[in-house]
Amino acid sequence: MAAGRGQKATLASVAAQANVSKITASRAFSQPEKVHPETLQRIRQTAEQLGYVVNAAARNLRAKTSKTIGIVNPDMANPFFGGLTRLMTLEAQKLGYDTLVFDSYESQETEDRIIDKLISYNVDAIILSVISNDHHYHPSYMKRLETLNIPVVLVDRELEVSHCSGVYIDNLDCGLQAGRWLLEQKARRVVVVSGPENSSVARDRVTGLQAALQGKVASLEVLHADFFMDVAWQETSRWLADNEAPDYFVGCNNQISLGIVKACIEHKLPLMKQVNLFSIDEVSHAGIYGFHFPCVSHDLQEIAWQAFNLAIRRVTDGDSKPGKVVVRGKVVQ
Amino acid sequence: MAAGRGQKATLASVAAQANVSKITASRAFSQPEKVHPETLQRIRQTAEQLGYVVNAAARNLRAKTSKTIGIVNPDMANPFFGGLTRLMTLEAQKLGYDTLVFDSYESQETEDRIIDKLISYNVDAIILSVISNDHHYHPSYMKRLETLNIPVVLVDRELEVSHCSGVYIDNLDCGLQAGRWLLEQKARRVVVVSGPENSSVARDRVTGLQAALQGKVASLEVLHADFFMDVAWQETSRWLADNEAPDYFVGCNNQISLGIVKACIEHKLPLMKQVNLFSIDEVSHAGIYGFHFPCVSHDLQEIAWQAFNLAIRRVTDGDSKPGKVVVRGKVVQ
DNA sequence: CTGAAAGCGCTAACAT
DNA sequence: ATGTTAGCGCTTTCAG
Repeated sequence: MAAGRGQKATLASVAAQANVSKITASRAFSQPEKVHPETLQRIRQTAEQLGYVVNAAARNLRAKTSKTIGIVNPDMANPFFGGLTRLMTLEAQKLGYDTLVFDSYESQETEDRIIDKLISYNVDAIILSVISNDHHYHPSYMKRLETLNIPVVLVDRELEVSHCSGVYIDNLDCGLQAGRWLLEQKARRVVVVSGPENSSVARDRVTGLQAALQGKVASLEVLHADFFMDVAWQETSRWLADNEAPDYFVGCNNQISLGIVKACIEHKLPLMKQVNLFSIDEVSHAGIYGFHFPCVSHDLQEIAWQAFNLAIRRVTDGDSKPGKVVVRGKVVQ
Repeated sequence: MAAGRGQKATLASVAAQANVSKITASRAFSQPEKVHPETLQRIRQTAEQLGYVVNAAARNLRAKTSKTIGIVNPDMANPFFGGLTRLMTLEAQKLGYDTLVFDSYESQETEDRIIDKLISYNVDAIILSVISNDHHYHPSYMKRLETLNIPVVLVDRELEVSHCSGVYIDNLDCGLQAGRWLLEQKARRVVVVSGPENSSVARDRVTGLQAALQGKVASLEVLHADFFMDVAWQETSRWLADNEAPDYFVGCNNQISLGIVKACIEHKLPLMKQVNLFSIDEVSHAGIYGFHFPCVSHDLQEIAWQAFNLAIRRVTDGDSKPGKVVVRGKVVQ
């Protein structure tokens, strides 16, 4: 057994030492403006001496709101999600919210368990990028979250649920912009490496590309991978074994683009010379290794801000309806 | 104000519905082996129906242990720390522990606040990679953690505190191994890009290198950067402007190595041909971009496992003394 | 601006 | 194997 926590300072001990009631001491930390400045200072000082820290468990048990937001990502190691999360956490800090951050490892079981955890922690809202790419994915926890009236903000990956807010990327527009840019470059042979076939994100991006390029380029071929590097690499590599390299590859997200890069380099193709890559999302580390690939880039700061604010709005104004924000990317370089 | 949480199932409601006392229901979730199988099943089923989830706040308030470990990193976007954290979280899951993960952004103020948060959440232990590289950094929260008897496991960055466990890398050995390897390659001119001068990690690595190489190579020069990419890049770049490229650069961590890569590529030096790079820690994404740099690599899985287990040992056996583990890397490629 | 009482939901410590 | 009692540390509610 644990050798006993050293005596932990509690509100009671601080209050006693500072000659006030518990509730006044409590207010010194949660609503300082309601406490007389002098009293406040005395309490704060006593707390400092005793090393007092509010007990989150006790507070959350009693208080209406935990001032805590849960954030769930499918893969923190992906700079898109990792970056978003860091920015959201920063945003949260400014408004005095805590964030509980979890990685679902693209696993449905883990996602389920995490949501339960967040419910268990009484989070005020959840910002969630679901694991699935499938529009029709209908996770079992959604009903429960709705009953419990815990607001959910979906990020990037949309679901067919009416009660969730969401921040999405205009994927069709991504494709259109990419396509228009390729036309300006007089691209002739284009090979798109797409995400999974059931992914609406992937589908919309490809649809946009096709709409912009159809009939205006010599050839437009679409390979299907998933949203990870390895499959994209293998698919691209296989394709390169049987075909002559195109003017342009298009990678449908950052991981896919990495796969394309790897395949091209292994095949000793001169990237940025005969063969080019256009990416949707920036290609991680490309600049370091001397590549400057054109891409459609999204403002993570804006996405993070929008997501966090959609969450907060529903927390502080219980009557507000779910909101939806669509963010457009822009071509870089 | 929030439009009221939908009625949340509590232990009381589950107990009533299942015709047992609260405590039996409680045990169904925390010590199921102490409940008759039939009763257990009935309770579980009722809970499922009502969508019951244990209230972590209430549990943590009453229970001796929160079964929760705090993990604090200076920079989750660094694959070394990000990877470690993911592995530790996995490890924790296996043993039924939750992890609360925070990023201190290399900021002392943030680190302080995070530690308070973790105390507030009643974590059983904290696994911490401190922000500072300085051996003599003496964070104010340490005294408090000791008083509260919350075990701390330091990872990677050591401090002069007696009551913390720690998992460290054998940095001197890193340098020695790197040096021996360079000798085998018949390196003649070597330039080391080191971390900050007050960092013992950096100092030990350099010392090891010097011990192995001194007098056995034509020249051995040491540049000082910090542990981030940008400064390393600038320093290397500046040096390259005034000097002829060496046989080998040595990067003292993964971020520094990236900086060296960037500088070399900008200077159009043929990496892996005339100029080579030896890295301590693997160079992120190098393989994708076609580079296979030799490096001293550390087994993150082992570090994660050791750290987590040092933490757990002190939680479950309150009498155990702080432990120290030193992990050795090995040369790859 | 400050306070007294009540109780959030759960589990430790004893019963039985 | 199950139950009873008490209380964790805080904030709500109602009073001054």
